[in-house]
Amino acid sequence: MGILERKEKQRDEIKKMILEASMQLFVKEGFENVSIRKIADLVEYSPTTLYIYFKDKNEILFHLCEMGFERMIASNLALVQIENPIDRLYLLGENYINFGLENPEYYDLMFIQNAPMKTIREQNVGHWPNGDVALETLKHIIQECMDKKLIPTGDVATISMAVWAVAHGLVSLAIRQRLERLVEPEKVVQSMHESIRWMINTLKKA
Amino acid sequence: MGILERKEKQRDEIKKMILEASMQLFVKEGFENVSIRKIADLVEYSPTTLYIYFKDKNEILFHLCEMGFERMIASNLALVQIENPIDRLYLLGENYINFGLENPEYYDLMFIQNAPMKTIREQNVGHWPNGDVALETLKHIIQECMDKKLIPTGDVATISMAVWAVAHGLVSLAIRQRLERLVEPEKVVQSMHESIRWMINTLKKA
DNA sequence: AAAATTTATTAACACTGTTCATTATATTTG
DNA sequence: CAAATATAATGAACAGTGTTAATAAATTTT
Repeated sequence: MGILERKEKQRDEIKKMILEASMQLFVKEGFENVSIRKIADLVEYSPTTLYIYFKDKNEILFHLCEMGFERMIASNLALVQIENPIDRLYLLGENYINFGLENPEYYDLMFIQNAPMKTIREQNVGHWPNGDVALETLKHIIQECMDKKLIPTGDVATISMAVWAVAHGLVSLAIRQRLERLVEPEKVVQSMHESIRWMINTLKKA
Repeated sequence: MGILERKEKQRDEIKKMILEASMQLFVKEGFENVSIRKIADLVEYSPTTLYIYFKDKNEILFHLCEMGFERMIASNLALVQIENPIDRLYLLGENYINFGLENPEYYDLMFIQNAPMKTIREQNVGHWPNGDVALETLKHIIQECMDKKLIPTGDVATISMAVWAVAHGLVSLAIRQRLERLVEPEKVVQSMHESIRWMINTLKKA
């Protein structure tokens, strides 16, 4: 059935084209300014054609979200070298913050917008391939920190939650311009890094 | 100039009517399903009339945001009684989480949506009355905790940022259904509380 | 070659925020 | 009081949104 495979490949390539055009618009014009019609214009298809390849806009956003996770996971790959888990945790936090500040549109989809989660619930029957991978990385490091008595012991999920919350809290408040209320705008990024450093140090001491 | 005052009062009452109708819709139908036309229907005015009382939709959202802060500030009022600042910090965190989970639509406006911030930048020349009050409360408690050597010392703004980040991280990940990836949905709320308890305990020990 | 299937498009629906020109209603002035 | 003015309210319209149904074009299967 080589012919079916080829068709499948063609379909996937058009899908990829659509997704890449979407991301291009996304980065250039921001989340709120991406419409099906604009994407269609860019790939030179009619708007309705996109509905042959994706169920709805949410599904497109879900795939962009997954692409974002791929990027994030790739940027975390260098961390396996660091043997001390608490140093690895610290660098994971730094990576997280840098990723969020450098790719606010991706970050928005991955952790703030509702749309991708809708698709997960509707179609993928609760499966979130890349997102879950990223979370496993965090849990694994936390577990290692606890095993080596480097941070206060407790339930892995609970502590992972707390640590994730710090990083996500910082990034999401930053990209939504809320941190400018606490420190001058030009000092926000610096203060964010100081915040997680302080946090990690507090963890170490406790 | 009693007549002008009366007119001003009437204007304010209509504004209030519009805002209350908006909030009603907001809570019932969720953020994405509130439109100028639906608000207008509810107050029995034409959609264009709302533009006589508010510059645009963002301004309406900004005022709802402020109303949200009023509520939150009110719920924090009971805290002044607690004399131990770290207990006060803990209860502030608990209050924050409960507020977010009980009023997700308010929370969205106050800490997640861009719209209210746009109005602040455009009209109020950077003034965010109630939002800033809430942040001052946090900074004050943190300062007191440091003064009494109950938590590791550092820059107030930086530590406030970290603490705020934990609480906001938990709430925003929760209302965006991201925490269900870490623990079973029915255990999310419980785990959130455990997370901040663990956090506060870690702060105490450090 | 004919039938069936896939791919793509046009037109349309029911919405959205917002503006403009027009009308109705008070209020102020001559 | 009547005329002029300011305020309040509206209907129609613009330019946009996601999405669907009906239709045409291309391709594959019989």
